[in-house]
Amino acid sequence: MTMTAKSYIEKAIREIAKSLYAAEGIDFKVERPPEGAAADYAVNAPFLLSKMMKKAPMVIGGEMALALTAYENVAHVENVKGYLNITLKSEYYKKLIDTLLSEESFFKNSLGQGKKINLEFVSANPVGPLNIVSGRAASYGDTLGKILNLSGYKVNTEFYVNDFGRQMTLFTQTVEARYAHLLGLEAHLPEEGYKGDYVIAVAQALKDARGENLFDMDASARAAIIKEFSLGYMLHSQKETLKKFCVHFDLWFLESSLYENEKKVNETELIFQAISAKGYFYENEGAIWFRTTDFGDDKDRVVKKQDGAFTYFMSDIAYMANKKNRGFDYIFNIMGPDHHGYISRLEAIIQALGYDKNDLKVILLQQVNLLNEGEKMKMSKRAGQFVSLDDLIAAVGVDAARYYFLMRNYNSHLDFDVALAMEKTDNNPVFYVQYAFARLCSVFKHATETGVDINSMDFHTVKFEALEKEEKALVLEMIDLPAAIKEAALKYSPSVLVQYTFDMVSKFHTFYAKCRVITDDAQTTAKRIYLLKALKKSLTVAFKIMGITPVESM
RNA sequence: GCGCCUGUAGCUCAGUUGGAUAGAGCAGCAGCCUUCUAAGCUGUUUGUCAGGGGUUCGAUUCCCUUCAGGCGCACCA
Repeated sequence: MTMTAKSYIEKAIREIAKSLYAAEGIDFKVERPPEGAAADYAVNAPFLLSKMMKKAPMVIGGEMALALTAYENVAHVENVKGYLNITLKSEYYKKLIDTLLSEESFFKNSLGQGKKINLEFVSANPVGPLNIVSGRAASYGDTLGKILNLSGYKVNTEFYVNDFGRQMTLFTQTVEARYAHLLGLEAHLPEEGYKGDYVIAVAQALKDARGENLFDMDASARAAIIKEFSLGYMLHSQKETLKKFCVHFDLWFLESSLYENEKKVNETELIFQAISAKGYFYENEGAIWFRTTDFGDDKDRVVKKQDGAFTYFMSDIAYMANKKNRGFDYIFNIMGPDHHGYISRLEAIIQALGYDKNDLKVILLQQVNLLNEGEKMKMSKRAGQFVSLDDLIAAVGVDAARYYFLMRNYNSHLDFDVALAMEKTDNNPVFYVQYAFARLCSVFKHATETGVDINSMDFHTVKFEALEKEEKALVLEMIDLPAAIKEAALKYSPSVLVQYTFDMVSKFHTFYAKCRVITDDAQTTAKRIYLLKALKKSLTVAFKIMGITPVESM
């Protein structure tokens, strides 16, 4: 954990606020000043303190500015209308770039303090290929996990597989009907079955693997075989898609394992008993209800149906208990907006289990509206109408797809025009970012070709005094990357990092247009190679988090 | 009816724990390649921050309200 420029200033401001005004815990910002201000950082603390102290911001600003000048790495402070405009010393910036290049820990922060997070996302039913909505969840969750890991949390990613309920049964029946068709037999697709053609592929694979005699055995044995096969097939297909999409899950958790695990234990039954004993359950009209209203839910919920079967909700209770028993401090759930009504139920669960409500964090990833040339498409898995993630990847590529999803904040509705996405590939913003990487690789290549050995260069003599405007801008962006990662973690927003990377790259393109790297002047060449090495490192880190490929030539 | 999300430039979106002139990309217009990749750079045009009220020295940001779009309110998962 290295100190960054922002955290250095933050610390200084806190110390000054405390010593001058005995103020602690104020929530000021360290940001970039507006265009035109001759400073590297701006702090709004005087405004906040002015309220507490009942003194004008200008006066407080003046006092604080004076105190700041005593700090070792501060080069210049100006009090502008109550803003503290700060510039740090160039040697300090140089030192930060040195650290960026030499220490992996430069990009990390300690926000999480080693707490363990279970991060569940996608969790699509194993009854069809992953669609675009899952694609958004997959890229979001994967990147968020990496951001949280860099922020001092220990994150485990998890995919919950609903292999136990009615949907699975329906799917099994649909496969069976399709299988029958392949054998030339009469069979009706279930009323609410899955209409998509992909089911035929499942049936074909079933026929290839298990032969044509499944109808010779009795119905329940056949259903069991088809279910097992279909589940395996769909899981495999989903895993392949996610692998292609560079999304990794530490654990694929089967709902069915909550009913019968390797030790032949029915966890769900045990949890059911345990919570019954706590008195949160009651019987009504032949069903068992969970008094979730005790925890702020609108109404109570059924956990055991009249027919004696547990509901999916009971599974979720057992699943939550299972996660907590595995030692996770925080349970993160990334869900679609159609699940928002479910949050209060999950909160009821975690509290009934005896944990703090704040151990649960539900992130609602807003919907993806599918458009085709401006017209709205309705997606339905059962009706077989959707755009699969595989199709999307095939059309625009993994990088473009991931970047597109990550650009948007999680709570913004996302319009996805399929036709536009396909044809707009050329000016997808991801290329702007990747192009920068390719460009700087090309400079290194050119250096080598002209006899400049970038690996044995001595950068100790590099000085940051009198940096060109474009060089300085690039430096400022690079040293703040750790702060961007931290902010992204605080806000659960990978889009912060995407925006940041874009800005950093933009500074590079400007620099590139203005400053020639390989020059006759050895000092200048060394300095610029040094900057590009730092940029290469920064981009490599950022790309890795976002799951974007650093291409060396385009 | 109740609840959740959203409404910012022609389009797609940032910004929202109240603070300096509201920002990007795309689209449009005008320039820049005998020199490390022009998938780039530079300049330029565009806003009743959905409407109305309130709190404040100060509101796109907070409160109330109206309108518009989406979603949810199962002994389905």
